Amino acid sequence: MATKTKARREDLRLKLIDLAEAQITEQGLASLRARDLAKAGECSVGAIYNVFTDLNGLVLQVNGRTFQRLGKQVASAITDMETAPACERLIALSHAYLDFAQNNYRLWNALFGIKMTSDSNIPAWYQTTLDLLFAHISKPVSEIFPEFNAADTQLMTRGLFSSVHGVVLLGLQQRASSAEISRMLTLILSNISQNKVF
Amino acid sequence: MATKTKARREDLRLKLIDLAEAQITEQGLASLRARDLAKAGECSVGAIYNVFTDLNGLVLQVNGRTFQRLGKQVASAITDMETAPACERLIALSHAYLDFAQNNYRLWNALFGIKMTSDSNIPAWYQTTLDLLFAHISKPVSEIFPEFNAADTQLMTRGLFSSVHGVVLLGLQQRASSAEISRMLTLILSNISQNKVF
DNA sequence: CCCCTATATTGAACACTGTTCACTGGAGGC
DNA sequence: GCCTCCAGTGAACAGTGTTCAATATAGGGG
Repeated sequence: MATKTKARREDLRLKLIDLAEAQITEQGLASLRARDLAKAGECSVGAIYNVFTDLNGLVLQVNGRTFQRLGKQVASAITDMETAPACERLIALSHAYLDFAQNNYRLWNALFGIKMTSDSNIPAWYQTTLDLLFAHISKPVSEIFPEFNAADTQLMTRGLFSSVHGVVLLGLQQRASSAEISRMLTLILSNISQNKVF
Repeated sequence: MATKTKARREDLRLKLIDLAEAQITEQGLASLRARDLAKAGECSVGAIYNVFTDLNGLVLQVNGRTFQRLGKQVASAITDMETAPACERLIALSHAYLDFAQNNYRLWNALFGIKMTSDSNIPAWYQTTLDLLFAHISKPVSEIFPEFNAADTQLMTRGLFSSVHGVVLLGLQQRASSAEISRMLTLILSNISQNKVF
């Protein structure tokens, strides 16, 4: 029956995602090669294209995993912090983001290294996970700025996320030390909250 | 004589930089092709490699031009603003950065799209221009935070630059409107300066 | 249990990259 | 005008991702 074929395909699918994830982790996105993948997965090059539309599709699956791990890890940084000041929660979130990016540098970089041609196919999980992240930021933001209207709250939330992303991105790219990047995040976020932490 | 050869090479060099710049402006960095360049420049593919070490070297020259224009344009945003509050100068700088990125989107993107293999060859002008940008930011920062020591001033400067970069990068990538990105920058910078502008 | 057909898998071939280097043509000294 | 020598050439090379005619296999019907 067709189940056997389907099961084999699903096995291959998972195996290829695992292999691609390992390869990106060890050598970076740019090192991913269809022929190497086929050899490591003990299948033909063509088989990859039976299971994914193209290599980008495979990377998208890896990114899905990465992004979900990122979401969970950042979220877990503020569990048991409900009572902490909003400013401290923001800082904890940003440091969790930094930690993840540092400990998963190549996978994290692959999130943004994908070719975004034919923009329509940005997967749903991307926006979903991002929205979840934004929700975590949005809460402290509305506590710090209760006078903001909805639009400004959303813009400040997106802006702060982008800020933290920028600091981490450029910081890691220029090989700044963990302490320096950490300090930059703290300086910015604590001053935005008008609640200086020196 | 050798002067003639040298002059011809120099002409070709400039012509190729112009052509590459035009191509990136119109179709983006990913569309740059050695053969197309040779055809447009009325030379052989090999001639390109007589004048540049490789295509990356050519792109580096284009990026040099772009980065210098960026530096000038951002700097000019705060000439005649010496008397303005530091916060407003920061916002003006960030908006100038946004304007440049918007009006030169593909060239600006090419600044970060270059392959950074063999990291040693990051050109001197890169750090020089960046230092100049940092100097412009550093001045308002030390006015707003006179109590900061030198290390923190530098970290806040780099942090704010990275923040603005992040907001512009993600903003333009997600096709946010100019007004939204502008507002995000204003919200963040005016609150950091504890000098709200609503 | 054994065909037989529809479907899945294969990997050589294709289209396209950047880069090289043995050749060639012409510039410039004698 | 001849003869070096060297700059310019572009066909060839080494790698990519992707395809698709050929092959192998699955699994239902006799």
